[in-house]
Amino acid sequence: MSSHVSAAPRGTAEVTSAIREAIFSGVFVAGQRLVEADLCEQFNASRGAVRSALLELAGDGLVERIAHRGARVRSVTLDEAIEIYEVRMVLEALCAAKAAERIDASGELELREIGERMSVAVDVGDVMGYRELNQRLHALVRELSGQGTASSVLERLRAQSVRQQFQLATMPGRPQVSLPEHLAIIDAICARDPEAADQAMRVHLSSVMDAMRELGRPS
Amino acid sequence: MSSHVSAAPRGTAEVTSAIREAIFSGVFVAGQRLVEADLCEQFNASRGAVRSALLELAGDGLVERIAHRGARVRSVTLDEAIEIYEVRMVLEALCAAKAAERIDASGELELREIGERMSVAVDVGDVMGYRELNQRLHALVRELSGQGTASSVLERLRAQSVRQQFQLATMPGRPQVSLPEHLAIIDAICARDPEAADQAMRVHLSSVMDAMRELGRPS
DNA sequence: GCAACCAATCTTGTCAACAATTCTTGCTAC
DNA sequence: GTAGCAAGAATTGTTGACAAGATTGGTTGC
Repeated sequence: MSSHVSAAPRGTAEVTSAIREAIFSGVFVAGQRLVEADLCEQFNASRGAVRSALLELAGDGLVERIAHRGARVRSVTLDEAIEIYEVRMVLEALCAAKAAERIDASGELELREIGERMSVAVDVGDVMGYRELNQRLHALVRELSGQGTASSVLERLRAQSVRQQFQLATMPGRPQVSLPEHLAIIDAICARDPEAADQAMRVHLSSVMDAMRELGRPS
Repeated sequence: MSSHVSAAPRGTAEVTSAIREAIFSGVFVAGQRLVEADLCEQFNASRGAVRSALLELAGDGLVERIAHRGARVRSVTLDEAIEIYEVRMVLEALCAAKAAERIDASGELELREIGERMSVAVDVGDVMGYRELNQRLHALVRELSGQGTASSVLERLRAQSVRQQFQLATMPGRPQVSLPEHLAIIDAICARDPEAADQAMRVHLSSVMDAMRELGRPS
């Protein structure tokens, strides 16, 4: 019974990120109960810190809290994941269009570089590297859009569906499908064409949603 | 110095809604500092309750919290308000399209009734009644869409820009402009035409954004 | 006269004990 | 054998005191 994951963190901030990381990395599975006292022992923190952390994570939609009944890791069903992706689709499309309007030379350079590295990653078969680049691409588009509100909402939604994303990335043959979609997004933004960027992003996320449905309902 | 707004609330939940209400109703103006001790006295609650409330409200984006420097009512600039409305536009358009796909006879009845009552309110010049119906219409569209994720995000965004909304509603001649837009949304959804519903909602919120720019920069 | 420094004060962050609530388990009555 | 009930255990919600950090005003040295 020596499951002391860590012995260092003490403050609220440390505990928050520790629990968040534990959820992302799969140490805490979906639906698992998060008892405050247990978390205190695991992370070597006081209850106040754990409590604040859970409150914040509940605000981020990562854990569910019911009054007098405790907190648990929020489990997103396939239907909810699709809902999340529908929202992400329209928001990321908005960001792509805005990015196409505002992009400058240095941003274009960054986009192109990610595109080339993605192509290489697919050629080599570097799944994890591609996954990393995928996240960086979407983050860069958000940043280039200058749309802070959309960015923060998207950041939260991404955290909620991080589990599905992971499953998807490891799906064999998936990178080969999504690479041209990603390149189309990059091309449209660099061409300063908001309409095309909007459309390319929608096509990409539609494709992701289709793959997710496939994965959730294996024939 | 007898500014005891209330003497009843004691628990976290009560304090949270009390502060939220105070922000909505303008008792706490934008940028105002929210000192925990003061709130304790005003709402007759303990610091723990106030603290949790501020944490939750920070998650909702209503107050800003800086470490060791306290919380203040988040003030949204005109630019931020426009950002928020850009996000609302694409999300409400998504909801309108979904609603058009899923609507049934009873939903159609509800929509039509709101439309008729809106027309009456404009005829009579009942500004506050129109404002109320406006909120009910948007809420109903969200509900009919069955898109829980988009709905919750929109709910949060609405709370953040409630101040701007109020200013807008009292703008003379505004209802005359927005009424036909609202009716167009209702028509499109009842006609089961997702594309038209999406478009009608975008037109409406674009018009709202234009009016907001006008209001923020009075010639 | 000005800048840097230091102390007093205010405010938030943390903690451990206490109270309220819910869940579990074992018993009893029908 | 099952439904209802009650006592105990487990868990969360709340409270007040204490510690840490930040701001402000004055003071000192140049």
